[in-house]
Amino acid sequence: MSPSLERRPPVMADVATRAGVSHQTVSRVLNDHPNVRAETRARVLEAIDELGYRRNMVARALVTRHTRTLGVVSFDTTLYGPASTVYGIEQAARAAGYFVSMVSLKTIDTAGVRDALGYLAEQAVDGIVVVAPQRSAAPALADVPTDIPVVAVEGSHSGDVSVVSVDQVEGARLATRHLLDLGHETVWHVAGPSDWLEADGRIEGWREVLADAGRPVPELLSGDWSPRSGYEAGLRLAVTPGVTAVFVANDQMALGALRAFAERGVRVPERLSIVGFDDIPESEFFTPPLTTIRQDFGAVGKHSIEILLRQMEAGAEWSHERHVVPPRFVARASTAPFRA
Amino acid sequence: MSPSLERRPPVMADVATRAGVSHQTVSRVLNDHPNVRAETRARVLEAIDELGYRRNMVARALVTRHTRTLGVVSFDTTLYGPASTVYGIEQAARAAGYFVSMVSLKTIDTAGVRDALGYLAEQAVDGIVVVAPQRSAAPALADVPTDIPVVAVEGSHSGDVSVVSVDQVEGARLATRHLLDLGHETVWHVAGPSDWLEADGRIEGWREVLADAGRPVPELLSGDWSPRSGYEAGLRLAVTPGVTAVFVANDQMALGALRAFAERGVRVPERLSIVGFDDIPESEFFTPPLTTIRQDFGAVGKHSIEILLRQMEAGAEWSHERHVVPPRFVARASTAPFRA
DNA sequence: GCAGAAGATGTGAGCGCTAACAAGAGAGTA
DNA sequence: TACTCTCTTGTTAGCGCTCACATCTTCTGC
Repeated sequence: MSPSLERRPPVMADVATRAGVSHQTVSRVLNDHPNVRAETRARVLEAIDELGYRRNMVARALVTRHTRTLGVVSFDTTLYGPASTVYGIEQAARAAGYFVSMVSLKTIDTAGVRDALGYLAEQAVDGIVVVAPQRSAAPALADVPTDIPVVAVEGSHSGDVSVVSVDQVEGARLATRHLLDLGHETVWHVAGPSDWLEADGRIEGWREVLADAGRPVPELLSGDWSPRSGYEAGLRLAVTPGVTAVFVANDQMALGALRAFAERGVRVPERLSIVGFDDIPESEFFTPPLTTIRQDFGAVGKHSIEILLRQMEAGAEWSHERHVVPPRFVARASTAPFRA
Repeated sequence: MSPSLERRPPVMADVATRAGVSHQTVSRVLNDHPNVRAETRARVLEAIDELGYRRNMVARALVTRHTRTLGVVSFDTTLYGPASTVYGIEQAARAAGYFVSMVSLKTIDTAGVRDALGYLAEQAVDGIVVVAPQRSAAPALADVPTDIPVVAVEGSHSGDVSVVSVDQVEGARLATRHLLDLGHETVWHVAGPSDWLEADGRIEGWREVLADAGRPVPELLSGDWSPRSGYEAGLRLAVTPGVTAVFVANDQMALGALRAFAERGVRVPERLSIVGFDDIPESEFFTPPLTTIRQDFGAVGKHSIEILLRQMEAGAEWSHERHVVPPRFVARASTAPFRA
């Protein structure tokens, strides 16, 4: 096993030797340092090419103290919302020259988020985005290592961490108002799981609009975001007297509800109007196409990276920022004027 | 700016001093080396705790030459299939003690995949999983740096790289046979985009079963996986005479087709039977609930990591493996016996 | 009681890179 | 011509950790 036979990947010194310069000059070429003669630069680049040299980012990170890697903690990236958000984050991060290290949690609880953050801190990421829409995630954000900038997506507005989110309350207002405007006496609501901040916001907007209009607030139903739970809620609503308008907290549950109504012979939108939330790609093709509230997940991801990069740049003097992405009402065929 | 005021995070030497041992002993404790006296270990752990010390993985990686990070290259992680696969990969990788660095491509082409691989190679990942279901990704896999183990998911079986995939051909056979068994004379097919290997496999299985049964092979339609493209195909099929059974290459397009049929008054399954592919969570709640072929994306992710880890362990002497995950037929309400 | 092995700890070198400084070469000015 | 200034390149010292080896201690068996 003589060293010459081992054929280890070439290092900077090898390139330097080949190009007849010092390793420092190679480093300068690689880092686009201005003070390198054009001819020297060319010679170095040629040597790099010939040797198939690739810079060892680990060694670089050791001295610069920057890994150019961002951490992302997320919950169930199988769901459309988190998946789209993470996708937006990844695109924005890469555009800015950063790698993305992912941690997907099965369930979000304080311990899980804390572990994930510890994980990423150990890996020496330069910044972290936490997509933690559940209330129980918040405590973990409080005791994050102070030397790493953090941005929360759809997270709690309390605490001293930057937050990017869609205006859930406003989205719910849009949905509820739309139904009232169509002449419905009141609007029923199928909410998301109680631990979710988004579910809370949507309940709040719904209640607010009903209260402002002086309408009765019907009993709250809730599900777990899954089509099945929406189906079950739909079965109950189908046999509840006086239900003519329903605002369902996400499109998947709305799909389940539509199925329940179809099975029970409740015609949508003739006898009952329904509004969803999210605008997943499928919604437009439901039976009937679903009126819903669109969340721009891509924008959320993009803004979270923007804020994170700003914080990283600011160093110790960064201040917390908040960015709210407006939701958008999307009219389709699942809602219609109330007819007695 | 005296050094004492800078308050840099503690390093191993700080812990060593505090515990009254050498840095090497601290290292031993951290790496669970057996030959450390229990009392010494306790003292070191205490010092670590008091100082809030966290090991610098970058420095460790520099000398061990292992980052304990795996790279994942994927295409549009907004789609259910890739998202689930990546999720499975991430879970399996973390369970094995590895970080996951993600690169999501907007479009998969040779250059894009090559760039992504170069990216990850530079970041010194220990292994790479490429979720590259398009034919054009294959060339990039050929010239991957030989020192990094690679596993392809749903990728081309050519070349010298390990592959994990769902048996698309068999899935298509199941779908087509099911429809023939119901008494339909033949089965129409709405395929995926032509560059996709999965689309090919499904066409192949469909053709094979029709040929074996001596049935006519209808003109092939195709879409781009989106509900809209399925809708358009559905509109065409609705006015094509003699169409009683359709196998659609994924559930989203099937949803679009269902919508088209509903609009055109083509009753499913009474007048026309339809089978999808994937079994996305929504399919069960379509109108009607969709008969489809389930792909176990989680298993695909898990197996790809297993194979990758095996290759990493084997070092230079690894051999290419192939793992095929069987698809599963899921009967629901969108198919019925043919009635003239 | 003593050789030898085994256990516990310390020492020095170096992973591949960048930062800081040093030094040589050429250009412009007095 | 000498002197400064800028441009270009080289030299040295770590970043924080692990590995290989050296050293010191403790135990075992006869």
